[in-house]
Amino acid sequence: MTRQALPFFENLNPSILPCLYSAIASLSQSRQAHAYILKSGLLANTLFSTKLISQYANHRCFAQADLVLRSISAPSIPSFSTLIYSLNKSNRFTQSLNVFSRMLSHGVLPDSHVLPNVVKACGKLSVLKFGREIHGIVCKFGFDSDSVVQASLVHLYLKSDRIRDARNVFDRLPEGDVVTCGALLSAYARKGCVNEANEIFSGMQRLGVEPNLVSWNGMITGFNQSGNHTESVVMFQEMHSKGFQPDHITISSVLSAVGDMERLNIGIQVLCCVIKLGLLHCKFVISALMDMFGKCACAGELMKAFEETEEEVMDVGARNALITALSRNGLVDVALEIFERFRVQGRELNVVSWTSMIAGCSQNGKDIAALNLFREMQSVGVKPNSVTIPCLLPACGNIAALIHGKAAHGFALRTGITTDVHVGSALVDMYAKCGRIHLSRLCFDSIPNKNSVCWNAIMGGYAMHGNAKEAIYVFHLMQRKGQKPDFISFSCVLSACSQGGLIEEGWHFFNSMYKDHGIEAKMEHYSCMVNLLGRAGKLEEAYAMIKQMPFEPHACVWGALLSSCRLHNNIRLGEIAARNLFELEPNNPGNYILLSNIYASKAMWDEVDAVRDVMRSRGMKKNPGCSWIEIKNRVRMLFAGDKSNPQMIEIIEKLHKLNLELKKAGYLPNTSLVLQDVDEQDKEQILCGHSEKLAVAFGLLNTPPGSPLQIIKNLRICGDCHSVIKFISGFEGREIYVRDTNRFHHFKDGVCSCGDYW
DNA sequence: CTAGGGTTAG
Repeated sequence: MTRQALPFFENLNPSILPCLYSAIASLSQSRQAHAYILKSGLLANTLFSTKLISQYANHRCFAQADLVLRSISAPSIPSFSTLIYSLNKSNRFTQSLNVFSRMLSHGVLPDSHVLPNVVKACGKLSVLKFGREIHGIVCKFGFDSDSVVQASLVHLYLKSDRIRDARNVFDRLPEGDVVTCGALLSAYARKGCVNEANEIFSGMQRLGVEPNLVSWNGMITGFNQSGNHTESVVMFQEMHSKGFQPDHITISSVLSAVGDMERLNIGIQVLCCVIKLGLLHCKFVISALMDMFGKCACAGELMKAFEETEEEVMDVGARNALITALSRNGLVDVALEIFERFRVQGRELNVVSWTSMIAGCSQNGKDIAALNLFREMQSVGVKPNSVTIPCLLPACGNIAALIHGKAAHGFALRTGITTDVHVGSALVDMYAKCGRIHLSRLCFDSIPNKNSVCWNAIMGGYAMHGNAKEAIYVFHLMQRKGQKPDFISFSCVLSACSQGGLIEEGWHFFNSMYKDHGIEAKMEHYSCMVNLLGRAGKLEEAYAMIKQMPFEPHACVWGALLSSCRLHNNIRLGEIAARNLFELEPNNPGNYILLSNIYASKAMWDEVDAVRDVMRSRGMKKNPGCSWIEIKNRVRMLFAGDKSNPQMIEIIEKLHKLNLELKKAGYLPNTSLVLQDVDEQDKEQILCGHSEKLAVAFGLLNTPPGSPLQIIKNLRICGDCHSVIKFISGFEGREIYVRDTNRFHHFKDGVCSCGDYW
């Protein structure tokens, strides 16, 4: 210190220094003291400069604090350290790291106080690279045995999802602490590393570190999140038996796990625990309870829980859990009613609430309601997200609402979420169900990191469109790209084979499923095979397959046999299949209709009457044939023999005109497909009334010439309609897409994409 | 002066 640099210093009475120091106690005093300290040269004194910095920083005057730091000619570690600590506390992590860099460039060595702070800043800023550099400094300057510094590195690596690096540091920790152990074990649990999590958990007990509530919760919540539900529940039971009291966080996680395991009895035990602990009025516990009841199919208990809960106690989460739980149990109408009530009451509903309601609708046949909700949510200012879109798209696909599907696609493009696998797969599926398989393929190709769901979606699409070759090609392609097929992939490829009548290939895939991939055939695979064999006319082979199934066949398997028997009019096997179906689903009218149609095809009218009598006596009616067509953004519904449509007269006229053209072209109505005991003239009338024909005529009348028509039907398309629509596609120059229960028919220039095999 | 846990939508 030179005389010139410190003009007042020598005149200062040393006895006032302590007074001056303690005077730096508030912001205004700090400002006065600052001026004085500056003049008197006291800044060079670490004690004074550090106190000033800390005062300024605590009052968030960071520029001032930094000014002080910069005006010291040889700043030391406490000054830097203080500023870095304060910056961290105010979440100014970038500045914090900048000050640290400056400190290093001044040649000031870090100490054990500043290091954890800068490591934390790296974690917050997700700058792992810089964090690793600091790790290097830590090693270089010998902080290997500093538990606090090392622990901060463990947290940095955990936060950066580098669990291996975290573990490496952890294993060299001189002493463990409950927080660091807890962070590591919950990271393992969340990742589903059950053994590692257990290892850390029991390891801490050996080290004399007692697991606390957070440690237990880390295990229970982590296991729940990674889908290790059993482990989560076991951990809870262990906690309980050790007399450790759970809290609301424990309860909400364990209930979620119990629900996924569908173990109601355990759920009731947890409920007892909840009551004993007095947690029944916690909003998290309430929503977890509703979720559990919903997953365990306890609609009664669910409603009871809802009715007994003050609506004020429920938060958005609880409301959302209720909506989902109701929809899950088929009570979508109740869910809609309660949702509406929440809206009227002005209760908070967020994007999860709207998305849950949309999902509930599209999963329970309320497709139009789902489309309306999507519109409404936006009009009340709730922004759909990357979960909303895949919940909505199935509704568009179900009713082939292509325009709405395209609008949702547009929304996804604008918000940049089309690369999300869920969104991508849902788009692939929607376009396939709306008949636009090439658009499916475009969406599929633009998903960057495809998972098995994406691959299955495009294969299923090709199967639905009867393009077996492409489905098989994709099946091989996915494996070349390193994606293992799962059991759904096999369902898709087998159903493609069955659409294409590829018996040999079907057998090949069916056999290789277990042999090459270790996947056991499930019900749906047997059903595909029975369908494949049966439709190709190998009915005995199909029946043999059913007889040697390793488990009891469900209705879908017998149903596949029965429809094949109808196709080939096989009475003996048809009766066997029907007998089994009548036991498995006595109230499904479709089975009775199929059997009676088989009898009718052989003119066995007494048997037909007998079957119809059974139906009548059980109060069953034939499912009415019904078709949907989207015209001018509106989905219209037409029933067979529909009289309510205001344009019906025009529709019938149109069909008559087309009939005349058909007859000119040499077409004969295929009246063998009318399976009622009526005369030929009436049969022709009945064929005319099929809903798909009405929909085609309706579409021709209401759309400009040359534009494509898009129809879906709730039953399988009949042979007569198939030939008529083929003719219309050529005669009227229209592309006509018809989706029936099984697949797509794309009519163009007088031919159908199914090649008349369906 | 560091540091860990939650339910509800695909």
